[in-house]
Amino acid sequence: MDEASPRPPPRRQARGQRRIAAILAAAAGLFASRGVEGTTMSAIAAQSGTSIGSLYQFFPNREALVEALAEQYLADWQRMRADLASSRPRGLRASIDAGIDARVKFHLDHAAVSRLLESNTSTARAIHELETELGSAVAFLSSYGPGIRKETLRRYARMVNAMVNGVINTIVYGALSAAQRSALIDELKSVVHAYVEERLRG
Amino acid sequence: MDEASPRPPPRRQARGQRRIAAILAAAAGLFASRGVEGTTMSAIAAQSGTSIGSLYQFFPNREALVEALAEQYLADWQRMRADLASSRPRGLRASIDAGIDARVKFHLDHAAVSRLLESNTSTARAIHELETELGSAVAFLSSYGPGIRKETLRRYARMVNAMVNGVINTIVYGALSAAQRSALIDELKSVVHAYVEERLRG
DNA sequence: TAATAATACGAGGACTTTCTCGTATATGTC
DNA sequence: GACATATACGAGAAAGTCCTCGTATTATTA
Repeated sequence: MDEASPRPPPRRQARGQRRIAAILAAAAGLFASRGVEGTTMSAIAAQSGTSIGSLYQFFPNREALVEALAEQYLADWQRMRADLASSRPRGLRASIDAGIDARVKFHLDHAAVSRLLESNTSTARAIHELETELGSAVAFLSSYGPGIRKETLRRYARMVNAMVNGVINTIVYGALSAAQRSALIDELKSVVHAYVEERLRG
Repeated sequence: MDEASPRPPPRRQARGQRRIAAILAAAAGLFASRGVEGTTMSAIAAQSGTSIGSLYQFFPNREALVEALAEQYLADWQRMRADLASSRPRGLRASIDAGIDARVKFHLDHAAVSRLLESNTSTARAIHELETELGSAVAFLSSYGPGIRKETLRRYARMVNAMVNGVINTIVYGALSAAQRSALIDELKSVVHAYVEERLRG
């Protein structure tokens, strides 16, 4: 019958933890450069210095890898947001700058994120929702412009999001020097400052 | 020996032209939704109502399909640029608006473009270069701000490019209503106006 | 140390995908 | 009509990919 025998997950040894980390790192690199669909399980095994058998010992299929990476990124994202909320800088401009810096860093650290979003697992979708989630941005803007309609604030938030994503994209995938990168980020901050201040004032 | 017998390409009949168009349309749709690597040749054959044999008669492999689509998009892009240059609207703002409208339309018409850019064929790379090509934008800005250093203008152009791409991305892939779309485009135009005018004046 | 569990390995089965090739039909030319 | 060429088709060979499974090794526990 084999009924109700959901074997408990194995108690991982340190060895296993390291293997898992190596596999995930290799997968992230390959996903980032070749895309999820373009990456074979044996390529991941080779890149991580693992045998194909061991790979499947930890991840039953490629989707499980995507899922695990997405969960990891999701956790990092939420940690980033929590840090941001706790160390709340003073003032509109400083808050904007901190938010932009955090998001740039996140995408530089996790170059595979955009590739995961092409995939359709539930956690990958969750990341996508978080990336375009406007609620907290609206709340933030609302605190600076209490009289403005929520729908209008959503439009502003969407606009800021789009601009930030665009710049992040050219930073992560464009071939820019370090100086060009930071110049572009400064430019972005300046634009967002001007945009938000003007809209909140109007 | 078989030396120097590069069989001339067949003289296409109307039938063949239609098949090719149907195949390219099917491939574009599948590439856009599932990515290049995630699309099989038999799926393209089925979607276009062609047999697998006929598909391979026109395109020796998937990369040839990517190449053909990329060339088509490249031609469309250049036609768009030419139209823009000929019907040059008067004034800074009108020029900016026309450029933004053209690029939005281009990406809405060719949703598969971004998927092709993940691929690495030579023509796909050419599209990518065109998309980030800053020369003409710099020339344009230069005509309005003659005294500014080329390197500075390049930074401005890169920034505008990034913002436009970001908004286009949320328009093409975000789930927005028509009203939200046009509102976002208006917002983008307004931001670019302010940005360019401020920088050219400063 | 013995027993149990976790990890490591890779050959190979099952399945998928790519692509070829022989054959048949349609179109155009003389 | 006769001939050449273009197009249509799909079975199946060749290659690739996913994933399983038996076996061997290493770590943990009693």
